[in-house]
Amino acid sequence: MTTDAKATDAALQGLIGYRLRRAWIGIRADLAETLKPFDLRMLTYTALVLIDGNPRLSQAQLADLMDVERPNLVAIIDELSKRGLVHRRRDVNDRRAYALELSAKGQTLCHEATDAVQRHEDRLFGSLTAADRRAISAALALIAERT
Amino acid sequence: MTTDAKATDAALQGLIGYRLRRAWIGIRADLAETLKPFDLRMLTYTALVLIDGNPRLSQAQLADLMDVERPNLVAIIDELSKRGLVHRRRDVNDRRAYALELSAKGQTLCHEATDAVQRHEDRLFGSLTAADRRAISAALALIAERT
DNA sequence: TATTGTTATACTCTATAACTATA
DNA sequence: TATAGTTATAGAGTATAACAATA
Repeated sequence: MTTDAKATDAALQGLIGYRLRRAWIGIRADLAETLKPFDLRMLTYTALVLIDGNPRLSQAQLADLMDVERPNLVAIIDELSKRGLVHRRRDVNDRRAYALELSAKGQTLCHEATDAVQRHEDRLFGSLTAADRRAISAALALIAERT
Repeated sequence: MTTDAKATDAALQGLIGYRLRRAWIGIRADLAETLKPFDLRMLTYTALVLIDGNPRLSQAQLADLMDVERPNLVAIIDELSKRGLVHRRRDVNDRRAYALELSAKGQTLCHEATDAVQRHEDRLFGSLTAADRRAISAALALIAERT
């Protein structure tokens, strides 16, 4: 940082968007690094976790959960499917939809990656109390809710 | 939301990155809407505010403040410069660098946009106490700091 | 040598319209 | 007619290497 303290600008200090962007950029780069050994991006990782926790999810449901447009989810599932991590089964009751499921390989990778991500967040936020971490999580959920 | 409560997944609940991404997507879309009448994007707006508060900033310093790579700032300043909102003056002491300054028109637009953004955040977060808002802002700054 | 601004480039993420097949 | 998945496409945002001018 070559810039002096004067540069911390009052108008931006209160601006949630500015704060949020900087936090997001940091976390994103950090998470990408953590997930690289598993050949996962944040979006492919998130999809894995959500399918693991909610088997037989449709792509539309998953896109909704992930805040991703449905067309953009296709490439994500394509990638996971080609790697044999996710299976696209047809839904029995609605033959338009898929019922997404993890393969055994997908479950293993998901859990290994989750361990790494958890260790990583512990390293970053380990010094905070559990209450602080819950407060941060709640604050972010609140923002997501209101927008 | 067509998905049931079961889909809220334990592994993701604690995951700051997931929370942060959803909050960021919401705020970003919201801010874009607020700034559209001024023909500003979040990045061009942020540049305006920071130059307004810190005249004679160089592009390298501004890029640092904004968490943007220097090559990516060029187009941002180009756009503001073409619209006559920002002047690229040569720095007297270092002829490699610019000393960025807002024009009168740039200052006016910056202040009008800031009013709109402030009103918008008040609308979103007005029901929170000032202490809550400071806590959110501090939490985000903490995340940005640690990454 | 190092830094400022720049060009070129590539990759990711995001967003919209329109198609198909089922419902 | 409506929905699920898909294709195509366009636009932002982000990241890296390399160059000219200046320090």
